[in-house]
Amino acid sequence: MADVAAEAHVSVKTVSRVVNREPGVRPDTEARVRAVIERIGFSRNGGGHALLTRTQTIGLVIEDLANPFYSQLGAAVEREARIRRYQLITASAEGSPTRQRGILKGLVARRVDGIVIVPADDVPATDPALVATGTPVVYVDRPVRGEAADIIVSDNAGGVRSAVEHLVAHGHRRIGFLGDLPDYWTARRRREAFVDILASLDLPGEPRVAMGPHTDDSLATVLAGWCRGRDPVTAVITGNNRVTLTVLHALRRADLRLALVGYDDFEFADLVDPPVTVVHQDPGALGQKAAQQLFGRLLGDESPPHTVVMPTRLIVRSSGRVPATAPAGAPPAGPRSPRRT
Amino acid sequence: MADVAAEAHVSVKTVSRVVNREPGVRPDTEARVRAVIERIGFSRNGGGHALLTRTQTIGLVIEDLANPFYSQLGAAVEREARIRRYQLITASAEGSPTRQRGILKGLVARRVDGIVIVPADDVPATDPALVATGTPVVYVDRPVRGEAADIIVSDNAGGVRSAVEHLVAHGHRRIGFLGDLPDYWTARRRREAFVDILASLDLPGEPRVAMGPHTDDSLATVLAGWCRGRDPVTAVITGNNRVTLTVLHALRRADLRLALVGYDDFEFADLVDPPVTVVHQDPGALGQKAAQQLFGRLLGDESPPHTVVMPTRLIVRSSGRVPATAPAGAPPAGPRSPRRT
DNA sequence: TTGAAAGCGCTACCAA
DNA sequence: TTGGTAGCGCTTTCAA
Repeated sequence: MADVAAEAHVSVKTVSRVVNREPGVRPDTEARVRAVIERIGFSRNGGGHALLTRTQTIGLVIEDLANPFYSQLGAAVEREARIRRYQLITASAEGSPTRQRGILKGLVARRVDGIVIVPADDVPATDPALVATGTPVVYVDRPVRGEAADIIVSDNAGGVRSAVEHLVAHGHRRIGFLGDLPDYWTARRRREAFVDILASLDLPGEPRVAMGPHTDDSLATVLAGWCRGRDPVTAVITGNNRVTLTVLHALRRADLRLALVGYDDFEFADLVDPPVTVVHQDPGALGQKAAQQLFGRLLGDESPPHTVVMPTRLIVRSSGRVPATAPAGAPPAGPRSPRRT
Repeated sequence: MADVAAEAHVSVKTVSRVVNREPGVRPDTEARVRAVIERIGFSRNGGGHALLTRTQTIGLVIEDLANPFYSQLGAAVEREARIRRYQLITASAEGSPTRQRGILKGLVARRVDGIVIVPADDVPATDPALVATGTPVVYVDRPVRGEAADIIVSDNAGGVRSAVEHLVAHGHRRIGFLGDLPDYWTARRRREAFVDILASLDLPGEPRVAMGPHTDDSLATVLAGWCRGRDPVTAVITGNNRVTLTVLHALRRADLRLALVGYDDFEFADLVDPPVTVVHQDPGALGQKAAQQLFGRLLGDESPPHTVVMPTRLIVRSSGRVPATAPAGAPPAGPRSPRRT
């Protein structure tokens, strides 16, 4: 900025005014300054600026960027940030609370203006490091214990309920639940909801539940077990997109055909055979809502913290339909239709 | 830092030394300072630090965080960054060169130490705004025109070749190519490779090529057309993961059964019926390589810029196999096995 | 082993 | 309409 000032024969303050579009600069002065800026390719150092004002940066702490659920959530947060000329620092904790704390420390050190976080189990709302700085934080996908906080979660109990009710309506009485690691709050929450709902529906027998970690093999064993003996399981509900993927492999491996409702929608759900009915929670909506809430705080919204529960939606696929690939009566036309290779 | 200094009865400089683990501080002094830091919850303001040194931040500019290809690439870059205690600013250009330029300006203003970017078509290696700052840039997934630069791309021609050869080996003679928008360099590159390879193999007739934008409907029409008349297409190759998804829908809609090789692997490729053979390019490896190259530059690597071409791998699924869901001779056992609902 | 002072690039405040 | 000065939080240099 000093360089620009010297070249344009004005003071630093005037350059600052031009850069920040502050009023009170004569048009010809402004033009001269802008010309110099253009010529020497000046760009304001955000660091110096941030020292006096805001960093115009928010942090996003998620579990794993490579998981479509989180990347969609992240894309939404990023879009909200870009609209407001904010930049987004993304970091994945990959299931480690320690790493999550490290990430938070880093974000605080960067003096981000706000944080959207998928909190690990042991990050309380009153994390001293955060509270001290007064950085606004919005928790998403999972709540935090302790003080009131801005929380955006999806309706886990409702989602599980819609899955169970759908299956029951189709005549299933023995339904199993396959959850992810009980380390995850959402996994526990959905398991709990499952058990409660089964109880309220007066279905016979003990609920069958298996939590992660699952592998294709381990699940195949579990499922085979559930299908043996008297009153075998006829349908399963998964706890999230990762489990759904594993279950589909396991079903194939064990050569089982069970009714399935997956938690989380996925792009190829209608292309799998048979198509997979899912509980859809919109990660984009979750992220957008969280970002909007955060920017609200940054704009001075001082209303009491509140929790938003986003609805889930059951997407029914293939209900009763016979899979298109195995037409009951009509063999594929033609002498030998080419197969995908 | 001044606060800490006052509380600990030392100078600011001494606190700085402790924070940065510089030698030459008496153990008891250090202990005293650390105690105060702990007590008042001090954390160094990265902004002030960055003014004198580096920001310890890199930027990642991609097309769309919600696309699994880019989110996996991003996850890899992020991991490399985290290992080095760097933070990552992510931004999606969403196909707009203008937006990409805006993003770059923002990153330069933030004084990121380096940038990994999936360049839009008209961002030359000699982008003045970038070159002026001397910020190291690594281009990934697509090259840039102009001066030599660090570029990590995957072996697009090789990938397409492996797809074509695979199909030809299975007896296909009429193969179509379905590419994404020709605005994308990768889309053009793969089309070009496709045409070249067909020519080199002496396959009969003009190559059938259709570039995006595609919808389920438009593709269904295109494919139906290709399958009519004398010498119909018997196999298609897609240009990327998005096209693959659309093609699968279109095939279903038009009730066609064509051999298919998809560009880009996807999680459910083996669960679709029939399973989808794909050209796998490892987005994580691409991102990791790019990040490593970038950090090499940050560590002072002054070797001439170079281009790395990452190999692709053909993942054959279901070759010749009859889909498990339509067993030729044996109808499903049991009176009526439960279906997924 | 410790500290004082200057300055990184910018904005806030007040004066001209 | 314009500019000077102080200071944001930190590191660097040099002196004690």
